[in-house]
Amino acid sequence: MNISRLLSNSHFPLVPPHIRLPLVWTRGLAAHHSNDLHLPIPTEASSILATKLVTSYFHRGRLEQARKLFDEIPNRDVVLWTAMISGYTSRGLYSNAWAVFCQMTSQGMDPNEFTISSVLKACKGMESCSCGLMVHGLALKHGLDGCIYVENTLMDMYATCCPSMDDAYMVFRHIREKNAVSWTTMITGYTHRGDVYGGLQVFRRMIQEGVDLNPFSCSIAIRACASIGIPSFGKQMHVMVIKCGFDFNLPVANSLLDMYCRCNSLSEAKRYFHEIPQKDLITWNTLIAGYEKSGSDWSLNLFLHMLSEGLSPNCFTFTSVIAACANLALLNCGEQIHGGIFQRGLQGNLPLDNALIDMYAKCGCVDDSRRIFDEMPQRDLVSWTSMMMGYGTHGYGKEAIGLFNKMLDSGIRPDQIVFMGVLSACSHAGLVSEGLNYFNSMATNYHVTPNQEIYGCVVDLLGRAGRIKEAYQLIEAMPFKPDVSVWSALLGACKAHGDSNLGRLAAQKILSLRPNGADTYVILSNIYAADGKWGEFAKVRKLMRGIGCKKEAGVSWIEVGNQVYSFVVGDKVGSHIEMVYRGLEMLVQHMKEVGNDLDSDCLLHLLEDES
DNA sequence: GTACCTATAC
Repeated sequence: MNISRLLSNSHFPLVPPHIRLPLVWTRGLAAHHSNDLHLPIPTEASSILATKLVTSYFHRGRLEQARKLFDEIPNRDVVLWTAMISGYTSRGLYSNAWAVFCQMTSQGMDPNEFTISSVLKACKGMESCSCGLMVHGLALKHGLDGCIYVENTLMDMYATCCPSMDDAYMVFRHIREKNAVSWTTMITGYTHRGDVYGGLQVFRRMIQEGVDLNPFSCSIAIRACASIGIPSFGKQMHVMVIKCGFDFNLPVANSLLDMYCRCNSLSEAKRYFHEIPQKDLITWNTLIAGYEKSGSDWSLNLFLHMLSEGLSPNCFTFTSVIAACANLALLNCGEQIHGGIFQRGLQGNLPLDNALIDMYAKCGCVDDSRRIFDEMPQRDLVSWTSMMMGYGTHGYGKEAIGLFNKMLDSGIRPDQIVFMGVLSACSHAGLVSEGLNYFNSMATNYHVTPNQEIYGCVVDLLGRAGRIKEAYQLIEAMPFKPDVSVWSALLGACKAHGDSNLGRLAAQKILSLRPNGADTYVILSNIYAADGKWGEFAKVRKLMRGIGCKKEAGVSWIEVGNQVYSFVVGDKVGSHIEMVYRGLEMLVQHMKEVGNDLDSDCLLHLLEDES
């Protein structure tokens, strides 16, 4: 590179026209670029140029050139050192930034407030509280701790790297003139570590002290309200945001929309969605995800609407709509969307691949799930768990166990959800002793403490195998008060194996925890019916009518061609009903042929309205 | 010539 050409290049506006370069320096820089070393003698002007060059190199990602130039300059001043530290920090190379800082101090160069804030950002990036503490000490020694930049970065470093917010709060308390950054840093410090109420308290104090709000602090606070799930908090935020005039700032609007979805106020979400004048992809994705989580097939309608508006879906969109297909068991639709994912080259996105595994498994195509699983460039705990769950629900217990062992070999540590996957797979495949072995070794071998849901899985494991008394003993020996899921597992087992005594007990426990649970009454009455206790059966049904609880009709649906047909028990309406009954007859015939015992009780309820 | 927080969707 020719330095004079460089300086005359209008695309390189680094050197102001009033700076005249010393000849020797120009020669030196030229030598730098031609690898012919003649070190320049720096002057103040040349130091400014060097700093500008270093900053520009970092900005354009030419890190090696920045380093080479820096290394060749003999008497670097503090600004140049700082440019180097901040350059590395801006590129995420925090250890390099730290190394330059150490080199600088060891050479006796004193830092200024710019250096301290830059290197503190590197400490934050390294998540090193000890390095941060050293820098804090140095800042105090040089009297730089009163600068707002230093105070804000100190706070951020402590908030990110320390186990508690105490140190960050200490710095915050001592800031005389807090600015918007100080407040935002404090709020995100709390919310990023999951202390939502802590963050909201700081936000409230910000309002009380009359600090000007900005869209950033508002969207963070709205997110906090969404994660609490209390609609009244969110409503207050909405009112406040309107007062500030931020209600149609897109990130603020999107976080409000998300808040309504997470607070289960879907109608509010829908209304607000239509009010937002200019929507972006995130706006659409947020509402699609909201509908999907609530189990509504409107997520798919909205997806089509979005496409018709000419928007291009991304990984977030596809993850939601694939999840919708999974939960509605719409294989045909899921496959078409998978085609769209392929077309756009989005396969390989981790959450999306995980959703695809789940979708194919829930649509009955566990082999396709496995294919996706095998082709994934990377896998996380969710990938392994989804695949195991897929195997489990299809009765492939051995495959699930094989996968669990493979997961351990790959160095991933299991959590409670993985154990739920393995245990439920064992349960569905009748692998009782294997399941019990896993349960008994969870805490000792894998340091995972069983929770209520795990106990529920083991009760289910024993119960399905007909070992109902042992299941009950396990419930009695549980280290915590059994919840509805545990008793429900026992009740299910009692229904399957006709144990009306324990069934009554389980039902009573469930009703004491969740009164008016119509499904519990129905199962209990069915247990009595199967046991021939018709008097008890009648009593339960009468009790149900007396308290006015009515079981919601269970809806089934089937996808034929491009159409989804839904039907309820005893359905006689609709042109497709005849086809449904014909399908049912075919299934019954097939079950007889393969030697499956028909549960006559079950069949009876398929044909008659039980509610 | 060098510095702080910065939000929303899986």
